Amino acid sequence: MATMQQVAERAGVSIATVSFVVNGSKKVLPHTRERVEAAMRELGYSRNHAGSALARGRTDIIALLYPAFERNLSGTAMTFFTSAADRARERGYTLVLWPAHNEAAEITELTASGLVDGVLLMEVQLEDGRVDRLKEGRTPFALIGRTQDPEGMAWVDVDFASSVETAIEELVALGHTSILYISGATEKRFVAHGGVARARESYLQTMAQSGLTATTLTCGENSAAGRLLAAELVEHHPDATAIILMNEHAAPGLAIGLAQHGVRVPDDLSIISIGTSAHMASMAEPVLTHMDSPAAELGRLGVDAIIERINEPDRPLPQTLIPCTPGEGASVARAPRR
Amino acid sequence: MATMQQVAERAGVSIATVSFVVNGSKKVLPHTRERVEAAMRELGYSRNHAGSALARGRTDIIALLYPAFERNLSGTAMTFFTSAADRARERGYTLVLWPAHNEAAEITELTASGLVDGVLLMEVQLEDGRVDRLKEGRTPFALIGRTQDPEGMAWVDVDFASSVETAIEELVALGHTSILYISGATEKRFVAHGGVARARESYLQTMAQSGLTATTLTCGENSAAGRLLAAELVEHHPDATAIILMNEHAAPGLAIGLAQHGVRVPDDLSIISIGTSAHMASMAEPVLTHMDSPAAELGRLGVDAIIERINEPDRPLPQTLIPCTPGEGASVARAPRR
DNA sequence: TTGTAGGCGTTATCAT
DNA sequence: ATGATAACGCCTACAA
Repeated sequence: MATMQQVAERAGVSIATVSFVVNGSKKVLPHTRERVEAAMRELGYSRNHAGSALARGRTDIIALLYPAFERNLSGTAMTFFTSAADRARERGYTLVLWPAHNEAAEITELTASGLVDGVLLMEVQLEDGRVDRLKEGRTPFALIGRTQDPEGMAWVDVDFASSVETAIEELVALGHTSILYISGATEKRFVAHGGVARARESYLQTMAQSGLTATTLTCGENSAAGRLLAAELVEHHPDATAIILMNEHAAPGLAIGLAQHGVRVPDDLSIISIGTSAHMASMAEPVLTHMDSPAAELGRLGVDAIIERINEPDRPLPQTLIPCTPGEGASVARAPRR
Repeated sequence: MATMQQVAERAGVSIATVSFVVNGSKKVLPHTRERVEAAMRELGYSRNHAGSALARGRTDIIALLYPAFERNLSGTAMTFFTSAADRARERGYTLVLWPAHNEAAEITELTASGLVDGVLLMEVQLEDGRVDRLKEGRTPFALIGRTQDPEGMAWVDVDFASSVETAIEELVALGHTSILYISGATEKRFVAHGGVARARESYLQTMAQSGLTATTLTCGENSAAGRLLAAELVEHHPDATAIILMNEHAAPGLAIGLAQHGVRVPDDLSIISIGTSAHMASMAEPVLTHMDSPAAELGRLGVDAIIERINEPDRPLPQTLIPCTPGEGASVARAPRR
């Protein structure tokens, strides 16, 4: 509650001097600096954010826009938040999570009010209205994920494509030829979600290159849907020997359903879960072999990207692809003999 | 980027008039109001947050402080965030998620800088340094959860105690007499976590009142720990016929482990999971009978509480207990005959 | 090295 | 009904 003015008076210096010591913006004699610091301590001074922001024209705040409509974000969301927040702090920024309903107005309000210096957008869709809005404004932004055509923007994304490719190659090497692809499907979201779309593309392409027949299925993002899917698999896809799973929330239920139908994982059917955490993977029986989502790195690099946009808008755009890392599990085996 | 001054010039009025129409703070002739609104539209005016905050002495921002150290927040955290954010928006506030590492300095920095009008603190511990810090400052705050002695503070909490009591009564009515209590245990957190502690108290008390022997166990908050726990139960607690589970993340693993040891749920062993979501409950086989966490209501009421503190500090302190609601499941049955 | 003073964009009081 | 203008707290040329 104390102002610089009060600190200045108490220390017997001018308000400018106080500013200098608070911000280290100019040299001050050790003697007077001490006096100022003492006064600050005594008065419990703390710099007022609004005043400072107004004068400097920046707030040192970054907004991490997350989609409030999502029922369940990936299990790694928290890891991502935390690593992003830590990184921001390290670099002198404060990161705040900004829930947005995907409304244009919310983004305009956020950026035009000058409340934040930059925006980090997560859960980016192939066509994303939020990105369009962001492009219209002047606030620097960076994407976690990519739109269909992400040229001209800063982004950091998980390399789902290569993960899927790797997974398929692994399965093929184990003799699998009938490999299904299963992704989530909630309110059309997954049709447009960049990562899922690219994973699917990669699946189709890799299968084609391997001369294998591709089959893609969708399944709600919950265990109940996973259980139902198991029945569908048994009935309609009895020949499948492996699954590329892009739907971690359905995984436990799927495994349960399969077991109930007498399908043994991995003896009868192998499963590789893409972009999951070990935590989620272990909720299923058997523990899922998976490709771990690089959530922490994503958060760190995302923050670095937006800060670079803020401070050095003329540098080349940061555009980084991060691979998943292989995770332990017991859901993959050699293809069964037929 | 346009300022009020520019809008005023363009509309041929004074800056004060613009302020009146922007805030609706005074009557303005329809004629001039239109002129002003047109000018605003043409210039794409948007009120500058820092300027406004400085002049008004308030920011209309509420910080939701969440513990960044947590490995996994409850599965209902997102629901809670979202409902809180929605409620805040409804009432003209912006809610921002503020990750904090439980450091005093972070809280001081946040509150003393005047960046937010109020703070909502979640994951409150029985002894919580953050609360002490908050008490020292002048920023209004409210708790989601309660400290040991929460008198004199505003709080909204889940009534775990009554949930546990209800659960035990249900089990007793089904003939159970050997009922275990299992909670999480991560880095001492659960020793101090208000909800868990009160749930445990309630368990001990209710068991005593029923003349039953109480046994409490802890288990890491993940499926692997749950699997290990199953082995421990089989070995050391073969007589138990029911479990009160306060550890949703371990649940799927526990169920899996039990099945592998030949323990049938619910025929041999009943499980009631307290404070879970249906989503998490369905990840286990069988789907867990549970007491649903009132996450959405908690978010809404928490925001209402802090806003009341901000605007009417003289009103009696909001202190609200919200019960869990019974959730469907298949993990409870009559006690087995011995 | 330190002080003076104008300005950042809004709000709100007090005139007109 | 509208306009002038003094805050709000801080930053930063520019002066001294």
